[in-house]
Amino acid sequence: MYENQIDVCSDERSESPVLGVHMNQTLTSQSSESESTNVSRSSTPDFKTEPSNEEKLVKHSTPLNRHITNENMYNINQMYQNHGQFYSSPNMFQYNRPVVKSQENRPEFNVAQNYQVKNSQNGKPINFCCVCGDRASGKHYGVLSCDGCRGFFKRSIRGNMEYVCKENNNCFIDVSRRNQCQACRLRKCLEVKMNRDAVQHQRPPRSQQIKRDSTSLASPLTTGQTSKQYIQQYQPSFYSPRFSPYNVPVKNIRADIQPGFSQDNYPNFSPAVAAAVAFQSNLANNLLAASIKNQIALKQMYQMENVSSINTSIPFINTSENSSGYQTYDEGRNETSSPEVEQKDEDNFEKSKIHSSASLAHIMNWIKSTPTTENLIDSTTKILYSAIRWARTQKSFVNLSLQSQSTLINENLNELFILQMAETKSIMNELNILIENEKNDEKKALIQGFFNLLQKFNLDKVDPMEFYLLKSIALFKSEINLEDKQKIEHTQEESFMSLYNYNKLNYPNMPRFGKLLILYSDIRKYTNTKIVEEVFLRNIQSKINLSNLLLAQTTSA
Amino acid sequence: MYENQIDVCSDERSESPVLGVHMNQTLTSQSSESESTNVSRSSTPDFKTEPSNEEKLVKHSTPLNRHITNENMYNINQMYQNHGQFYSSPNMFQYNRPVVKSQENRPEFNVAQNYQVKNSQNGKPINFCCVCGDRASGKHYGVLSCDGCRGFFKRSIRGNMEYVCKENNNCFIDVSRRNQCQACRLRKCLEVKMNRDAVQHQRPPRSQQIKRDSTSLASPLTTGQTSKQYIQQYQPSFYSPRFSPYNVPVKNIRADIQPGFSQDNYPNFSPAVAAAVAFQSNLANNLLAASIKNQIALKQMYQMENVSSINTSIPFINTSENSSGYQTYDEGRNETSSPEVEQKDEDNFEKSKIHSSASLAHIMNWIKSTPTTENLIDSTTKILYSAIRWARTQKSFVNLSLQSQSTLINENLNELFILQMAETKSIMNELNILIENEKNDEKKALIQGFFNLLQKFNLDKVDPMEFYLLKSIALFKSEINLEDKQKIEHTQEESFMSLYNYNKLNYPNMPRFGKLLILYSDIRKYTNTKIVEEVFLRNIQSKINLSNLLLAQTTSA
DNA sequence: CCAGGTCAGGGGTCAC
DNA sequence: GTGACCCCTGACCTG
Ligand SMILES: [Zn+2]
Ligand SMILES: [Zn+2]
Ligand SMILES: [Zn+2]
Ligand SMILES: [Zn+2]
Repeated sequence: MYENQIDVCSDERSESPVLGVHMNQTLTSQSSESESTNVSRSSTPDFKTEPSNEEKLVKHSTPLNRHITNENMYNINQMYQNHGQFYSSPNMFQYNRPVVKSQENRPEFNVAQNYQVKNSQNGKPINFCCVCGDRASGKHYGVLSCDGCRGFFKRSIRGNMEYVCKENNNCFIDVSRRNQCQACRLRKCLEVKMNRDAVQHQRPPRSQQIKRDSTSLASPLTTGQTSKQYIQQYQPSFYSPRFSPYNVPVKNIRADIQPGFSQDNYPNFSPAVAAAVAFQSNLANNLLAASIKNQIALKQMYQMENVSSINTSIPFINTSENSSGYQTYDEGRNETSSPEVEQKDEDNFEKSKIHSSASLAHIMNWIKSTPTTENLIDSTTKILYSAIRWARTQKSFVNLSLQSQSTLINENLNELFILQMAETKSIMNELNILIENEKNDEKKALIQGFFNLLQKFNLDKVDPMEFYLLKSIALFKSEINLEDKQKIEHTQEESFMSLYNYNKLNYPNMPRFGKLLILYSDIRKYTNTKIVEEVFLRNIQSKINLSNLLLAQTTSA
Repeated sequence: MYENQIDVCSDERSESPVLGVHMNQTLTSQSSESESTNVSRSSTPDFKTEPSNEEKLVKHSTPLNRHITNENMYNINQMYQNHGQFYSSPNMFQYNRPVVKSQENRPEFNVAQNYQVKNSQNGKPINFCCVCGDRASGKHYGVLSCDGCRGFFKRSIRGNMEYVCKENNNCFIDVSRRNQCQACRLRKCLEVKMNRDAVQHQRPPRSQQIKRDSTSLASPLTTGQTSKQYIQQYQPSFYSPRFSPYNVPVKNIRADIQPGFSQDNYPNFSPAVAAAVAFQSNLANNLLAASIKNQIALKQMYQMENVSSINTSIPFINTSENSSGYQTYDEGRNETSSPEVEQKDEDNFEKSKIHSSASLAHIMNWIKSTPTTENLIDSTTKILYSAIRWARTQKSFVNLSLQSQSTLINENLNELFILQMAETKSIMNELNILIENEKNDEKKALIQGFFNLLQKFNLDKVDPMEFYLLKSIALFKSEINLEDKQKIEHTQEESFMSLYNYNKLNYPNMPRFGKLLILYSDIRKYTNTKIVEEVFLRNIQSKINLSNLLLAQTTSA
């Protein structure tokens, strides 16, 4: 029975001839569910009065369906979905369109979504969940679905859950098995095109408001009490951990902040940020919040990184390098406070306008061909490892297809490398030595320009989180239309947003965000992978190969 | 400076005598755009009244940032085209600034009282909700407000609701956060002087259930279906309106608003931004507000530009070029809709990885040395003029010392030029012809790469405001420690912020901000003034000289 | 135009 | 974690 339902649902997209067939009669029996019964809301959904199971089993059908168009609709839908994101956000700038108001049943609407059976008695249609076949309580997130699937979808999206199927990702989802495999249930939800964008941010607990008794003037007291109560219970309720990926960090952020991360440890995550996070999390319904949330996720990734760095067998720059994501912030601090950072003030080093064209490859090659710089070679290799390993620790990265991963690395390793280098303060000394020993003016200028660029990162005291986000920005982009393009773009955008908000929160009133982005684009000037490397230098390939090797290595590991 | 933004607004206008004229002009030029056609109701859920099937498919929306599921940008663009109209509506934006009422001690609040955007077609003003900044559906309870706030206020008053803020009673209320804190939303409602006395008693349920089901047998009146909540609220007969509900307040509040600003317009300033400005002005106490404020400044600059464009004797690209800040959006649209834009889909033009190193100078020189491109030469010259003239119209720019101005131009003209070029869609054809005629593979690849870059701007439909802000970002930076360094950095940062917020407001949930910045940094790759030009090409100097000449010219003018 | 009402579909809750 | 159930919102109608 259920199979039919489901099939029908999915078949809509493909075309199943049987479609119209299963209409049924039992539905009619269903009549009882009149509005009279449901006290709360008139019409809707609640179907409080459930028919017996038997009744449910019988099922639905869908007469209509011109699923013919569904194929196309798929795409259209997709597009519109996106659209909906920005244009139709429920709250954002809505523009009413004075349109024809043929309210109601536009059959088309139901078409793709699913099955209705008309209740003969009251004429009320009975719908079934496109995901599990249970009785639908209405359309949710764009799809006719039951409350269970609705709730499940909401929790999954809200929590950014990532489930793993223990089988082959083909578990059958029906009303009795829907709880057997979350991964497949979620997959099914998405398959029937539940719109994740329709899931809104969490709102504050509802209990807060009270109805003031009109007769009692003395409400203030009451109010005050209530208020207090809420203040106290609010925190916990909001921060109550849901489950794995997302909410955990929310909790952590606060918890952590004291123990592992208190001021000393995580300088860049100032109390202000913590407060902001807390505050924002409360609201959790706006851009800022979204970004903050992302920061939380980032923080979590941080932690993961630390873990993996422990387990990894790949060589990487050690603690002394203060690599964001690998080191504790303490180290970052120490590093920052180290005297060498002060170095010559290159603030307006425009004097050396002679940057000249340089690329990572060029520099690396040159470095490697220079006898006096064994340390540097060693360092750069380590940095390269670190950069790649960093990428490998990015959940958003490893979740991409291997091809995408490879592409991103190929296209962006240069930038990652330079960022990693900029973060590795000890490299500056070596570079400096290099410059001093260089006789060729042009080369010297080239390296000097590069040095100056890196130095800027030091002078601006780019912090680990910023490095982290910049690396993320650098990594998640591709000129190629990868299959994961959406994910990639989204991740990059989130990184941008996080960087923005992080800056505004941590360095308020400073022109820092723009500065960082200009710095980043300066880096890109040095990483004309296609331009400089391919046109002027060819030997970059060896590095790329190395990268791929590493990538494969870490992947298999 | 910016602090006064709002206040200044009216003043600013008075500074430029020509302003009024311009406004009128633009207004008239506004032709076709009818809000009714482009606006799809965002709303939540159902989009009951949708015109086309496709649109119907759009559902829900959400303030959240979720990632886009779309397959590729091309589609996104397509979609965007459909709806983009109203978001980056050509509607000129204009906000009324009520004269500060003596009774009001808080001018900030008055400021936001009301913003209007005139619909050019029917002259119908578009207003924004004083509470949340959403589009207002009219005056409700004495205040311009949206349906959401209207309903909320009504329910709150009717139900005698007393909410408790979980924060510090200072939650920011905007369209995306209005549901986060009822207490603050209600407070805001009252702050903007919604009149609780205008809320009437609950009336008996609308009887005839005309809708629902034609076959409905039934008891019309019985409709006990009113939701529970209302049942209890129903009795409160105690709640007697002071005097007749509306009357008084309605009149009062609005009286003062009108005068200041008639509706003229502000091309490129979409309703969304207008809305943002409207509500932000109210609080003006957070990041977003700061940024929005900046946008107001931008608007002013816009106006100045227009003025100067009228007065200037410098040649500049004319209307057909759709240069942000100069043209109305209509033209941009036409431009957009022109077939040429469709061109070959270079979406994943990574195939031609052979970008090779290229610089503006290189291209310009090459172009100029190519006989078959007289048009192009002409165009590029015009573009150059436009770019410089644009800079000259920037208040923040002209306020700098001459030396600073010169430096900024020298350092950043290349970027400005390319941005201007990207914005000048007609140039694409010429470039394309150029490419086709090119025999030298390397050169061809070079130009192709440049072309592709510009094309990306088209494909992403970078809008005038974005171009404007990108140009500002490009212009306000220097490697040199100029005396105006602070100002410059600040201006750039504001541009970044504006771009960020503009994007988040107008293209919510799209990975657009990051994309734009990557595009921008791509441009920078082509403008290695120091690197490419100085190392590979020297003849850029002539252009720089020209620039300075122009600069001086305009300065003196 | 602006009161009123409606109800689909968001949200949250809390036994289970 | 799940999901039946209820509350709240706001686009759309009616008067
Ligand atoms: Zn279900
Ligand atoms: Zn499974
Ligand atoms: Zn509102
Ligand atoms: Zn509040």
